[in-house]
Amino acid sequence: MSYNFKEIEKKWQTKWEKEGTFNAKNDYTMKKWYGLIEFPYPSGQGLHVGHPRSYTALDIIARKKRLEGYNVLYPIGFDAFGLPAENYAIKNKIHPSIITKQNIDHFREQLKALGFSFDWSREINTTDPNYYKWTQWIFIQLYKHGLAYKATMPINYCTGCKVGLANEEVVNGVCERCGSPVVQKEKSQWMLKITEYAQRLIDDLDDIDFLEKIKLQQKNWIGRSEGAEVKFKIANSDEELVVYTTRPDTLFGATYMVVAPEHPIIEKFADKITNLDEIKEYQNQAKLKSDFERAELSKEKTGVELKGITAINPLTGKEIPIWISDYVLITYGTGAIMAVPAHDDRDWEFAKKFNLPIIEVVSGGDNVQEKPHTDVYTGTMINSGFLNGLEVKEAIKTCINYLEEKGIGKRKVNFKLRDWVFSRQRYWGEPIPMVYCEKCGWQPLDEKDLPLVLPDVKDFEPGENGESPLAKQTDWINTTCPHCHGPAKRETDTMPQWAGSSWYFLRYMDPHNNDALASKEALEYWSPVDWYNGGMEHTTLHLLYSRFWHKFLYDIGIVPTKEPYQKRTSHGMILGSNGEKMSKSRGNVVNPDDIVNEFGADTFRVYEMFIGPFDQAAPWSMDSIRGCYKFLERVWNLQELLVDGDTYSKEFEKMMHKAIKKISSDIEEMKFNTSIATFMTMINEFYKLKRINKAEFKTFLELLNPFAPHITEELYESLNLGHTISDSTWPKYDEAKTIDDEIEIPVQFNGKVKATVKISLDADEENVKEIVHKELSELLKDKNIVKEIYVKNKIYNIVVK
RNA sequence: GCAGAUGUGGCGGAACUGGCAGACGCACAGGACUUAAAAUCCUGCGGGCGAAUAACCCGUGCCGGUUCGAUUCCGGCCAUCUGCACCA
Repeated sequence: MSYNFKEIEKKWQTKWEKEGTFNAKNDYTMKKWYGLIEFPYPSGQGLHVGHPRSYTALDIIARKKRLEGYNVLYPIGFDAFGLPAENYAIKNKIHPSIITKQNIDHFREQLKALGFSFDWSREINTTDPNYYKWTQWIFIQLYKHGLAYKATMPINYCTGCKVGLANEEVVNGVCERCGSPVVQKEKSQWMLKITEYAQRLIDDLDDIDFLEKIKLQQKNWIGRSEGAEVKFKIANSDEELVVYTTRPDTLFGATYMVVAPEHPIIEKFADKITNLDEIKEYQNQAKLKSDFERAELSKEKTGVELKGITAINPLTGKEIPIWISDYVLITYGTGAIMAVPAHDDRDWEFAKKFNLPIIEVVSGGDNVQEKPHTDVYTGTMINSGFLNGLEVKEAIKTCINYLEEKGIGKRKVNFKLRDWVFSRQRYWGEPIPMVYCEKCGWQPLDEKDLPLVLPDVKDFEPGENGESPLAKQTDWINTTCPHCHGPAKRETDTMPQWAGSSWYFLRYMDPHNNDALASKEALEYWSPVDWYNGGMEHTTLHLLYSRFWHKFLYDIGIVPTKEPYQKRTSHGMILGSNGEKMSKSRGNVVNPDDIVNEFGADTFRVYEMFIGPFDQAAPWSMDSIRGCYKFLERVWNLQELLVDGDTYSKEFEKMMHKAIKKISSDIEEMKFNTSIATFMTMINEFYKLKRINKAEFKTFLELLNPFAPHITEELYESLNLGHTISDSTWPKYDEAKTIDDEIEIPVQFNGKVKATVKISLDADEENVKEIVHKELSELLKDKNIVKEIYVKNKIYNIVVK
């Protein structure tokens, strides 16, 4: 009988679906385990081979946890709002809800064909009004607690999507989604105050088990820095220019100032500035550039001096010029800097170009007129008045104290993190449940009126000037004020795609609840997510956003834990066979359906786990897939070698116990590739002796089941090894039986292996020495032994001359 | 420019806390079976010098260091990939 994967996989998938084999139980007395993968955006291209890498990995862990007796929640859903569906709708005049439904149906079918043990009864969809009702509800709570506000500010504006973008969504100067250039534009936007949580988002990383590189990346993104705000007086006026600096100790070296082109000081002193036309021209040019483009122009600094006004260095008392330049950003710090060209690359370059004075204040570098001396975390202060002779660290303290005493500066902690721009001028997103009343201002909808359903429109084109398509829906816009019941207008912007994914893991806990986003009991029981796996690309966006929302929900008493995810790991990308990212344009895309058809889901799963270290990128290889298929065929054919035996045979006993131990720990450490290597080694052994007994086969199948669930269940059933694996238990091993009592250790001369000797485990040194000298007597005959080193059970090294 | 990651055979990769470098798989070569091929099974497979399953030498991006011993630790480079907001 040959390995008919098509029939087998269909048979078991049908059975699992019918019986709800993997549905989480609502028994809140059991020990629980909640595994989470990032729910997919159902794109028109269908499932990517990258998706199943993460899903298979957590599926393996989930299946193992079930066998270990946990009540496992391993849910799935769809993050279905977003621009591709809307852009498709505009192009093809099809409602995004229709295309979204088609895509979801396709995805669901593809996912089911891979045999994941998802709890399909809890499937969610962010575009379902019963779901986004609660997304809107959370927004209203944020608003009520002062964390949502309207602000007019320079934002990134995508010339293609005609929407404002958060900085986080701008990649390489172009729109992350559509690739169009991004320019700066003034726009009134809903903002979320994630910055209020900046410190907690850093601090609480200490209590959770995220990969170090993820923590590091989040910390760097949030970017806490300690420094001071320092006031510079504008000469001949009462006005001050405030700067933020992390190095107040270098204040004596501040020979000029630079403000961002958008800085209000320009307006304020418009009548005093003598070259206003030149300044205006520079401002207009800066407006055309995004932050990124301004950053890109690092080669050549540009800027214009504000003629007619000067600032006074508060420590030297000297008048210094003020410049505008686009290398200073209005969105960070105070939008103004003091320039210390001797010790900063950018300031130095700028000073050189415009012939501004360079004064060294930290000793130890080369001639600062030749190149900047930037490595100044240590050193001694010079040319710095009362700071002279102090070490840098001491100087910072002394200087800040002085500034505070004199009232010209104060200690200040700054974050790089910025508030979250939450508005999108798009159709396919959650309507923002806010109403504007001439009398009462912005008012949230009454919670009992949620969900505010997205109106069914026919025209999805963005409105003029980047307005939302909803701005054209006059019937829908005109409403009454929830507060005074007078006439009012709805907000026409919608929420960003990140909204629905910021809390979806909570909905899985109780997905059909109509009275709350989830019941208290469900939240108490399932929180937090025990293990969340996803891509590194979500580290600073989705992962940070959802931690922020969760902390807020914790603060208002909705969720029981401070952090949403106890553990976070990440998977590497699957690349095309040429080692490049898979993309249509590169022509290296692999369709998972083709692989399932040709080799089956089990082979697909095993291959994706065998492809390489889980957290690193790996290129696709058709040849290697065939190797995995061959492996499963050999598993299938193992039944021809089956003999009776209810306990492990003497020859295989040690191997069985070692394998259980190895595979159990490999799974927990996500070292799936070496697990599979272990299976392959085992099977080679069975074939070598042309024999496997029932007990060995049973354990082998139970261990392999999480990786290749269909073939293992089929063999288990047809060979009568038990009922089904899914209701059996995870194999146990006996530590004592994993230990060899006789081991082989290498013997080295000067660190080079010359021979190996057999010794009994834990033999004492004298004993080993005796064996070594006896066995190697020929080699040692004419050697002058200087020293002998024995590392217990590891190695015997002889230093000879 | 900054930050992070990576670098081991022809290829994907393995190597627990410093202890036999190359597990496992792919590709390749030889053999068995076959009229033949495919499939399957067996054997070999880092490089150099060998007839050799002998001995020796080289070898984990490069240079140096620590150590009896370094893919692993330290210092300095180089290359590639990824991210980025010139963050003061």
